[in-house]
Amino acid sequence: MTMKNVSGRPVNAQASLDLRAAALRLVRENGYERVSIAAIVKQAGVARQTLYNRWDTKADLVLDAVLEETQSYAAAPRLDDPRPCRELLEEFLANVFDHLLVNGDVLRALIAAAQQDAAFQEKFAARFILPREQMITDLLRQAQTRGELSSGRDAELISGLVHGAFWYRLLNRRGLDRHFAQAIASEVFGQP
Amino acid sequence: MTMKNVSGRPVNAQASLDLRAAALRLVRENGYERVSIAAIVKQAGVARQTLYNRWDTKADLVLDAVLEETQSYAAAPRLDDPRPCRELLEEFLANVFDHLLVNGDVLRALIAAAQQDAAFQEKFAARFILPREQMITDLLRQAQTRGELSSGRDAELISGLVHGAFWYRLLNRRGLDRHFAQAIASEVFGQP
DNA sequence: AGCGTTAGTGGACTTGGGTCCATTAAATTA
DNA sequence: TAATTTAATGGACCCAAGTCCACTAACGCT
Repeated sequence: MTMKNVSGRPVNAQASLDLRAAALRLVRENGYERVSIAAIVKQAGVARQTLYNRWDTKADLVLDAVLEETQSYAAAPRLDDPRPCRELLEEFLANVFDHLLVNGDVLRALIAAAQQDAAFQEKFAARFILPREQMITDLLRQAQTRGELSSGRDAELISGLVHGAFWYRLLNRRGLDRHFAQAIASEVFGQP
Repeated sequence: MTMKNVSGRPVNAQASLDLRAAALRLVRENGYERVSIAAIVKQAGVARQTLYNRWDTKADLVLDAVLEETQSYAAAPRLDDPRPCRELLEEFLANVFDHLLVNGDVLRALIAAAQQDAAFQEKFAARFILPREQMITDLLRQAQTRGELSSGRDAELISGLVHGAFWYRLLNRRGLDRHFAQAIASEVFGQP
């Protein structure tokens, strides 16, 4: 796919790092909408075009910055954990909600951006949404093989319902707490 | 609240109608993002400022236009319908999904706008989201009084889950069909 | 050293949402 | 009729995302 150039001025890798760092810092401090491209490139100390040589839009840059930072503690639930899957789901959701305390506003902005830009929506789905959906789908399948969830249920569909549940709360700026994680788990696995 | 002015040039009511109609038509034809304020006021034959005298933002205008058109067939489920609530929910959702075939793209754009503008988010919640949530909450409460749904369940919470389910599909541009309506109803009321 | 190639820079430019303002239009009241 | 009040108009203006372009910088190759 992307082959190394055999000649020409080399890409300044530091510029990418600086841009990601500047974007993340400014967006966290001021909110996505209130941070301009001009401010980001100024903070990173590079020219505007350098940013657009690497990312197509502000949303692409910020998604990239968030993913780079996030993947260090990706926190997929461990399927070999002996505890009941109901408990694993609840814990996983609680982790996600903790994450959203920090990243919720950025995520809301990216979801909004995805609605306004079909190209970004595809990248966002491929790099962010689908992998996270897969985590819960896998957990639910594990629950089925363990007999903790009826095999008749559609794991992919339920995974979508679970994500929808907290997306809806996130987008409507309602709280996401442990109690809600518990409520979702109860809807999936039945009252305990 | 808004009292009629005792003097001064009267507001041109036709301009509001024309603006709503122009906005709705252009947005349906070209998509929210591709329609500029300039195009709307030109189509309506009024000055830019006239629009901003009546609505704060493009999103406010479009929400208003959609609501005005929609409320003629608001389609809240009839609670005195003798059929099982499970069936009523399924039918209600199927109606909503039909609606989204026409209004889905506009709605996605408004949800995005709400993420970028706190003032609009509040209006959107008050005028659009909360009333629709209430419809399903009422239906679920009715199911509880009829004994078709356990009284132990939290109707408001479940209403949020149901909405989240199809919001998530809508925002991620996946299909909303009768099969999905059925699946949601089954999650709420249990396998039939 | 010179050439081709690619990256980075700064600045002009386009487009769109939203504001500001001076001027004109249409009503009420004196 | 004149004074007052509010609405409507057109156009200038601000800000931000993204594009374009001419120019310069850094590399490999010969």
